Amino acid sequence: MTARKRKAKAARAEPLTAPVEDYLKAIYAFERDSGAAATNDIAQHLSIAPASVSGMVQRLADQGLVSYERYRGVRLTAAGRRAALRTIRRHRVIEAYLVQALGYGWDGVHAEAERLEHAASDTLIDRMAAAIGEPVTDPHGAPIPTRDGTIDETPHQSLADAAVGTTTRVVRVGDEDPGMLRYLDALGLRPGAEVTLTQRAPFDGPLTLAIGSATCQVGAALASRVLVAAAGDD
Amino acid sequence: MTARKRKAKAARAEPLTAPVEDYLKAIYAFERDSGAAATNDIAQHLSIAPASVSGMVQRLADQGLVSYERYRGVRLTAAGRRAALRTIRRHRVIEAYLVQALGYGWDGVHAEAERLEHAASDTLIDRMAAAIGEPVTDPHGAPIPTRDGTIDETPHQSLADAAVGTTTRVVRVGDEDPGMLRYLDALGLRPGAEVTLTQRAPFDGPLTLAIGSATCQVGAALASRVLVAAAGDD
DNA sequence: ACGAGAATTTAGGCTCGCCTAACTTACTGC
DNA sequence: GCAGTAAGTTAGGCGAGCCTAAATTCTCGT
Repeated sequence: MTARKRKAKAARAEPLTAPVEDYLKAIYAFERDSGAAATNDIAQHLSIAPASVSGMVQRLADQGLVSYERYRGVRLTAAGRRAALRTIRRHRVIEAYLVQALGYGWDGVHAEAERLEHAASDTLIDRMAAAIGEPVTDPHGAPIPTRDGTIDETPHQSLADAAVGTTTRVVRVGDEDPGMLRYLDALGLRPGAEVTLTQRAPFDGPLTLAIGSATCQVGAALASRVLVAAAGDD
Repeated sequence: MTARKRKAKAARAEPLTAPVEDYLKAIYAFERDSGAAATNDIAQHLSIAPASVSGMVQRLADQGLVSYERYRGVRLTAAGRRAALRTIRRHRVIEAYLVQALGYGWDGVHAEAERLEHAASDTLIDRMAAAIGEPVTDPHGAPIPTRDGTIDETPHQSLADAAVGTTTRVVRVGDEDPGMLRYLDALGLRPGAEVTLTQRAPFDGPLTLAIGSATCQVGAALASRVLVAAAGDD
């Protein structure tokens, strides 16, 4: 490696590239639920070779977006977190707008938002949000960061971990897999729905659910992608 | 230069990159009004060094998007024209949507559309178009190509070339310069407006116009960016 | 406490798009 | 018909992001 000193922490207002925004989003998520993002996790999430992640992470550190100790994982700096939340806000506002204003199904919006989030201006995002009444969550129940970077990251229990016999309210579901979303929709497992876990088969077996008057069985993997709160909760 | 034969005319369905789409749009426009696009024109239009254009044009030719003879200018192939029109459609539908559905002013939409056109899916464009009633022109009067690549390229006379004493109807204005658009708007020079050219100062001097009950003077440069048709015309 | 295996980084390469500098071709006026 | 200039191309380079293969470093179980 040749010298790579330059001015660490340049951090001009140059707009971030799409790959950079994608890395920051991924790092944000892993850091939120694991304390720090592992190279391998980032690589897998972005479908990139781990070696490439090392290189990019160096560049992110040079830009002051990330703090990084070799072999020790990656963490966002304040600037990096700000950028990540801005991208996440874009993504989720776009998803909400596409569903509420343009008649998209909730299974199709992720891919579209994944591209638009890198191209939309702050003005556009704000106008979209205003047009649909300043939504607080996206169509999958994920919280939308505010303009100034505040986000409600209250952790939620997964349906897979609920106690048998309890009734819970769906808060949020995974947003990436369109097929899964269509299936969840068919079952009625949408944010806001009340679900009673009536039975859990042993060895990570299927769960039996009551949703309204219907009953169904879902695998543990699917249930883990459904986040819930106590039925009465806010 | 190393060998560069590969398979000319690869032309997979791989999505085109943003720079490629920008080149195709530019080439389309220059070819339309000059018969072929000159390297220098493309370079200036895209704010790129002429040498870089040579390189890119080679790549476009390799991809079968452009036909190219050294020193002789560039022309779109059928595939290239199709791609260019698709991008132009995206751009103009987005502009129209931003104005009609999200309250943008006509001076702000170009920059936004310039980025979004590379990220929006065909589905999104079609939904946007449907949401605002399948517009036929963008906010500046430019014709929107149809889904299948048809476009009305009827050439129009510029206001700068109109005969003194005639009344014409504004058909279309340049879309790139926000400041100019705000000024045109203040003058009432919007598509659909009727303008009478009452006087033309010699030596490319200012034109005197009557727009409704108002009168104003504009420079020849500005007038050349305003396209008009005979007042009664379709 | 040490070695196996997993995680990570380094080394070396590639493509795309861009740049500057230097050269070549085409065109124009005389 | 030939020189000067404008237009265009080639040569050589660079950074961003990606890759594979080959080191490293860390971690964990025994």
